[in-house]
Amino acid sequence: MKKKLCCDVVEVHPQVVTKLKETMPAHEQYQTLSELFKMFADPTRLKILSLLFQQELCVCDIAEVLSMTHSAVSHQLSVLRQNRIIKYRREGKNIFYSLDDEHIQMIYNAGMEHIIES
Amino acid sequence: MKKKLCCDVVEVHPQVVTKLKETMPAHEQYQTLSELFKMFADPTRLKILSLLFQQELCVCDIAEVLSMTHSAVSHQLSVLRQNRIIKYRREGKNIFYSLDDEHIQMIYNAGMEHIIES
DNA sequence: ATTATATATGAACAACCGTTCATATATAAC
DNA sequence: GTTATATATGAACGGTTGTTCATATATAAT
Repeated sequence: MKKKLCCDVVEVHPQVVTKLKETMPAHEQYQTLSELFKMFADPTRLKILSLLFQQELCVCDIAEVLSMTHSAVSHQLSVLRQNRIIKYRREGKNIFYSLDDEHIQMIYNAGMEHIIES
Repeated sequence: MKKKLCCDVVEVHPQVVTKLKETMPAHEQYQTLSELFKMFADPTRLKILSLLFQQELCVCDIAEVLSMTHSAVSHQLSVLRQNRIIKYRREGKNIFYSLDDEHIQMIYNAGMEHIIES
């Protein structure tokens, strides 16, 4: 039986490695995807999102519900806005935030299912 | 028409704020969920996961496909393992990694759909 | 037992991230 | 105009994260 060197010349799965290398999407795609998931990788942002799943809210309401400063909430909303997770509309002095599209809740739910079932 | 103070006594949506406060899950749940999403919030880990979607692989193969050091790959696999995202089995000198459960791919796909469609 | 290979792990360091504090802008009421 | 309210933003700070380098462990072959 032929000897298999793993990390030198002959890999454990040489033909597989070659195939995987060729079919792999570009780094930018993984970068973009990781930036999307980063939006969900913070408990404060998850809380904000879960509130917005129920209805549109202003900074003020969110800060009150989460017992956080307006500034902290506003910064997080700004991050979510820049990443196209949420949108906003102004009504007088208030700015109301809501989800930008329905994928967001799907991602959230997929994660939630995982932690509930394990 | 009654004046509405937002951040002082009467909120913009007073009854909503109260309801949201009461029905909100515990902080630990958001913490756990954010830690799950954190696993997906790095391009290297996403690459590793997308490789493992196709088949089980050893450190060596992954390092080769991604052109990374074995150490860097091993550290990421360690993180994924500790967070129950992947499992492993030993076969001689090699250790083969694979997905721990099928939810992982669902979360990944939900994210991927989002970035493709926008 | 010695050597080689595959993987793991600890320490260190730079880069990134989330909050806070202070300040600025925008709208509304007067 | 001025004042008050709602939100945004810039700077700074501490904490976390991902990689690298060096070293350790585990299995296999000789």
